[in-house]
Amino acid sequence: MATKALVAASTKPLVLSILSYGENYGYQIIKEVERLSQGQLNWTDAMLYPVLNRMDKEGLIASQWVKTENGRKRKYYRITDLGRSTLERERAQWLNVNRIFVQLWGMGETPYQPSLK
Amino acid sequence: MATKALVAASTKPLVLSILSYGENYGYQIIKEVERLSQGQLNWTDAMLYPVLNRMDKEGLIASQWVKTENGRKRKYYRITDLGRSTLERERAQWLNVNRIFVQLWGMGETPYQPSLK
DNA sequence: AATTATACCTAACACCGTTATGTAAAATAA
DNA sequence: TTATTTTACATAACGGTGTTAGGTATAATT
Repeated sequence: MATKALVAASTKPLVLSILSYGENYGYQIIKEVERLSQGQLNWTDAMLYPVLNRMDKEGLIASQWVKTENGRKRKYYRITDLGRSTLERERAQWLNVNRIFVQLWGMGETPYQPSLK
Repeated sequence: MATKALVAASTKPLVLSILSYGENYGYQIIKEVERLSQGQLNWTDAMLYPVLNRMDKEGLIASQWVKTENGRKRKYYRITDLGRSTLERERAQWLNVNRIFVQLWGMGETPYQPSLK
């Protein structure tokens, strides 16, 4: 399991990234993240639904109720233009922080050189 | 500037990673992060000092007051064994989440395939 | 003499994941 | 038939943490 802070940092960009491939609904997104993370990320519905509602209010995604054949109703979400541009920004920020870690963990081209004190 | 959540997720592992190269003190750590991030991460002292005190209480780092030649006093921190093992865990978690993003963003070997609904 | 840089600290506020709980229907198991 | 699990959404109290604002003190620079 990931730390609370790491979950908080990755949730929004993960949702936006998944929705960038097509519309989806909460319950399925939870399963999708579980599959993508190979069981490492086990989101609870009590975490995700408020996130989706917030992102809806912020205009990053848009929702629509759909009734399926078997009688169940689902709330489908799709990414908006604002959501796409936000994803781009957050993606750049993630990659920047990741670059620092790669450097600090000796996984990159240029090794970390501590500054002289 | 990174989002609040991304800052929260990266602060602890960043501090532990930097201290894994040798002891250091708060003010210098802030400058070091600024240098490493090429000006992207501008930590405030009001953010870092409580973090360092918490990590000290948790036993991830240990502190020691040092008086410099010029008369100023600094609180030097060093990483503990618990801090090193914690860093290893958080590093693995970060890399796992990063792997998902790399996949979703089409930067890796195996492209993302949305599950059929 | 005044300002900036160094170096540490605390407090109120807002945001958000966690835990717990609720509602409801379909699918499966006993 | 009945009970349990899965599907599918939602809200409320709680705790942890970055942000903003303010405080103390000394050395270096203007």
